[in-house]
Amino acid sequence: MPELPEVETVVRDLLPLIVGRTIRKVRHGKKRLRKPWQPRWSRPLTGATVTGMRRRGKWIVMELSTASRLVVHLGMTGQFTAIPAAEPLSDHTHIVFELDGDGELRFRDPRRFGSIVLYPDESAVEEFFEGISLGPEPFDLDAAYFREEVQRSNRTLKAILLDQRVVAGVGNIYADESCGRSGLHPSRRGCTLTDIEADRLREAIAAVLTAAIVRRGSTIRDYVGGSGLRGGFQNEFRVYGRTGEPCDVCRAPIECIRLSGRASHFCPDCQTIGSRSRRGGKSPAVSTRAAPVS
DNA sequence: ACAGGATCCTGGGGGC
DNA sequence: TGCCCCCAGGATCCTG
Repeated sequence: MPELPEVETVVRDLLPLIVGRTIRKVRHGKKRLRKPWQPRWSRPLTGATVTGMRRRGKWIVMELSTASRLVVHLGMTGQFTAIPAAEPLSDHTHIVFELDGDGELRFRDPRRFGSIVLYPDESAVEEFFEGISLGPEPFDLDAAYFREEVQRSNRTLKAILLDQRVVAGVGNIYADESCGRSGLHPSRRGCTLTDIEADRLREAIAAVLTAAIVRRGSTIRDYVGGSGLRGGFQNEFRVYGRTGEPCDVCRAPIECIRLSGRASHFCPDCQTIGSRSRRGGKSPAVSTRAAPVS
């Protein structure tokens, strides 16, 4: 569920709530996460102070005074929140970090696709990211790198954008929105893109993710930030989840097809399948948002 | 090597 | 109201 903007929001929310706090105790449930929590991790965490927290792609890295690191992935339905200890424990709460003073850091994940793993130090975390070939962050992406990655691939743009080795942090929502705002059809093959189109896509990715972070991400169903607040970017989707609704730019009904096993939304008129627009006109600019027609 | 599909889970929503 | 089927924001493994 959570993609880069949602994970970034969780980290920004949690930072002021947990940095400087000391873990008094770790509790964990019985259900197995995708990468199961090891009970032997609890003891070395006890007494450790949280010194920082950062995001890398869709991963959260929690930095501790003992040099160890907790690497967290929210999967599709994960929630990582700091709340008063008196708050009742929700179903599917897998791990609870009791903090000094009042408050607990809780990891909840109904669908159990998420994980929390302890690494001994920073270099072990870096090794892990290298091991999964995690790609660069989408902001300030090198233009030549992105063109090369896209144009050498026979895959669809949708598949390329979902590949965390190419760019870290984009998921289904923001892949569709990035294609939408760059006027590119998600079923286009990467190798058919011109340099200019690849550049447009790269800029759209950064613009969409930046706008979504400002709105605290998108809440479709479960997502909440680190303080429990929902996101607001779902109200600004141009294509995602808008099947049948009129495109903001041209009023054509948004269509939905399946690509890489995922629902993929697009405007059939604004998003080009070939090298030219089906309308024969210019594609909509990346960074502007057309005023809704009333 | 590459691309695409199946799979791990649970809960919610729509259709009947 | 209840049941069944389908769907879901992700990552990984398997197959062709």
